[in-house]
Amino acid sequence: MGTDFNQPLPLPGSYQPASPADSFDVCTGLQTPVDVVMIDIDLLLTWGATYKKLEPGEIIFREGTEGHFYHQVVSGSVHWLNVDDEGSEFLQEIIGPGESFGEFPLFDGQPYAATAVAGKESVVIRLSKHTFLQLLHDNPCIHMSFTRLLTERLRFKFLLLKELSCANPEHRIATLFDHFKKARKNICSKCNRVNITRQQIADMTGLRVETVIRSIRNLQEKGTVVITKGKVYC
Amino acid sequence: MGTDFNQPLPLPGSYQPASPADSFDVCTGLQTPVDVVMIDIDLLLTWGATYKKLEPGEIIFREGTEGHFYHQVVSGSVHWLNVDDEGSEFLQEIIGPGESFGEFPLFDGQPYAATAVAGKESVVIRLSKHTFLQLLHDNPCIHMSFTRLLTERLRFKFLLLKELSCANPEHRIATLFDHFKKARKNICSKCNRVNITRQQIADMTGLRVETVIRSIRNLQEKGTVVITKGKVYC
DNA sequence: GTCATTTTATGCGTGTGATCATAAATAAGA
DNA sequence: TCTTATTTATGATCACACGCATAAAATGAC
Repeated sequence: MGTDFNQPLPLPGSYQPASPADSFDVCTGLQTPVDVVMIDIDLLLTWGATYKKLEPGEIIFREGTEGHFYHQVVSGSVHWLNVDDEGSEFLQEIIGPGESFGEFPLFDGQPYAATAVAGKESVVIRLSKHTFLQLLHDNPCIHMSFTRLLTERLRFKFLLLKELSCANPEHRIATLFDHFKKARKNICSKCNRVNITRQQIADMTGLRVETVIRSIRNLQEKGTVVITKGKVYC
Repeated sequence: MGTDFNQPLPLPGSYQPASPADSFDVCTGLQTPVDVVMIDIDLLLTWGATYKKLEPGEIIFREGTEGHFYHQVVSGSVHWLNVDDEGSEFLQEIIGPGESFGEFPLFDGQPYAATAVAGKESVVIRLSKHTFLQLLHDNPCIHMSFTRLLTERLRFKFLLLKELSCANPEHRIATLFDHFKKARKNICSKCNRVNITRQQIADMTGLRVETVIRSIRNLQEKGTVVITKGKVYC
């Protein structure tokens, strides 16, 4: 399933060097409108970042391995998930364009806490640990916005943990939808369509597909959401 | 239950000003050995931080209210928890000496994600939002260690979420114990005694007391933990 | 268009943790 | 010491999500 990039250094030809000329012109077609850009792409490139186009399902790094890079999604999406021995998945987060992922190892030296997989055809840019930390050190404002991203994620985890532990399936799903609404992630910007499968909702809430399907139908009957042609609008 | 400190400014006489002379001498008796100090107390004091002695059960701030201060535990402990309408609690974290808490609002402007309550007789130091952000801006190294704390917390939340959603009660509890072992929090430093009640373990894992008690007994039968006089050693 | 694959949908028996009741053991205070 | 409150312990019943089977609907490839 895809190439394994858990090397201290990029494989030859995998991540493209950022020569001033070509830069991202090659993948303009993939670029989607981004409302929140973690770190400016051009800035990353001047600091020597490299990028790579990924096929759907391609693994970027695996849970438990050492991390030496800062990663940021340029276009497409990255699924950040845990897979246990029995094969059951927990989808921690779906990372959209402009967002970073897999930063923990850069700060605490521990291995990756989850596996990162390209959800669709995506472009990911990355920067070596040392360079990234230097960048943060030199740019307090960037560091501040990075801290903000971390706190927002932590806030969401707080909320989800609370719900996961106390609430019934419907509450869990509603909480997830609220998060989507706020983050405007995985939802068409024009409409309110939830753009992920019920299986993925199950993976993010710790429920089973059948339970998710049944709960969403209950939510519809209560008028909380609208279902058209199997798609959920909230 | 305690005084409410959710005011934009400290109540008169509540948080003590940090005059150079007395500073923390008044509460030396409360100070416990700290292995990890988020931000040096003296530095905080030079930046105009104020502190306060809290009785057990005293509320520091409430979930849903606005946050204008950076908080750090000097001595004792602070419980960071969610309480829902039906009164059921979820204990997000137990904050020990040297650790900060309730920082989300400082960065994203949203209300507190959880309520902070003094677990035992404690001393908490706090700094205004503006001053704290300035401090971070001026001290990249402190900002870096702060980021590290955030990532460590986020990592633990990742782990717990994964467990909460997938695993059985015994796994959940074992995960929590692992976290304690790593953080050496809420455990006697000399021995391995788990120093929190089963009710609190239940509050942190989303289980019921009875389930926790039964699960821990199962863990004992398997040799994973040792129980002496009702106390758990792991 | 047809066919294959994925996603959504529904029924039904089972298992497990929640819930309630009750009691023993430990801790805390006078 | 005795008394009270808190924590731990155990049994019995029940609700609810799980897990499996099966099928319909939607999506995608050709």
